Amino acid sequence: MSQAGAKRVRLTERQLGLIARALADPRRYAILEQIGKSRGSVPCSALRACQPVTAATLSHHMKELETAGLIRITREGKFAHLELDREIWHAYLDRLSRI
Amino acid sequence: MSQAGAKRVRLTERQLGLIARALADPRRYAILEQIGKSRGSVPCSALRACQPVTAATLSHHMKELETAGLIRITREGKFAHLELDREIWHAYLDRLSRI
DNA sequence: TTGATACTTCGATGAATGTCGAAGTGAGAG
DNA sequence: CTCTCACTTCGACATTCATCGAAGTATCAA
Repeated sequence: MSQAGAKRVRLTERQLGLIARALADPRRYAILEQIGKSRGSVPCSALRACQPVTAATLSHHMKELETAGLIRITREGKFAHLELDREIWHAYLDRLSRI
Repeated sequence: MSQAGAKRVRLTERQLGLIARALADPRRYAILEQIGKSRGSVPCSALRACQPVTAATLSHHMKELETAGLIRITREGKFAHLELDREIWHAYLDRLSRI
């Protein structure tokens, strides 16, 4: 189940909880799905275009996903770009698969 | 990632959400972990012995896990036995791994 | 039948959370 | 400098939710 050559990332209990809670909200799940579909990073504006929430709410969800460690956010000027942290993501799947 | 010969179970969006929310609570995660550790079914009393919650709270969590489809509960006389539904569990992991 | 055991259901409560509008910040165009 | 654009922070609100005690149900032993 753990893929060959994958770096081992150790998730703390705290991070495990943050990730699980982050995924529990359908909106956040949808956002993560959209980010994950892209091979690289997704501009925040692309999320705004697809997700029917205000900028304030979107910003809130972005922070939750970032705090959980699921995404990285890079800022260039006015813009923000979001990228899935696939290492963390795989670590989470790996952990779940041991249940 | 999907294991050879695994039966395909289709998770509805609704069930996906129920599972994610079920996992979001650390207590429920711990309960599921304990159930998963056992190859077969776990008596409810074993959970009571390990989880520091009242019977009322435990009963509530059991129902949530069952509603999400993650566990099956069989009742014999006074006792209840809980078992992880590994088919659903793998379907969930499979779905997540596609992100 | 009486009592004990094993859960379940109900009602209440305090805490967490998703959402928004409004105001704030900072970058860049003109 | 001024205005706009892209996002963030703040404060508020309604809803959800984990938890408990108390009362209920059902099983089983004595």
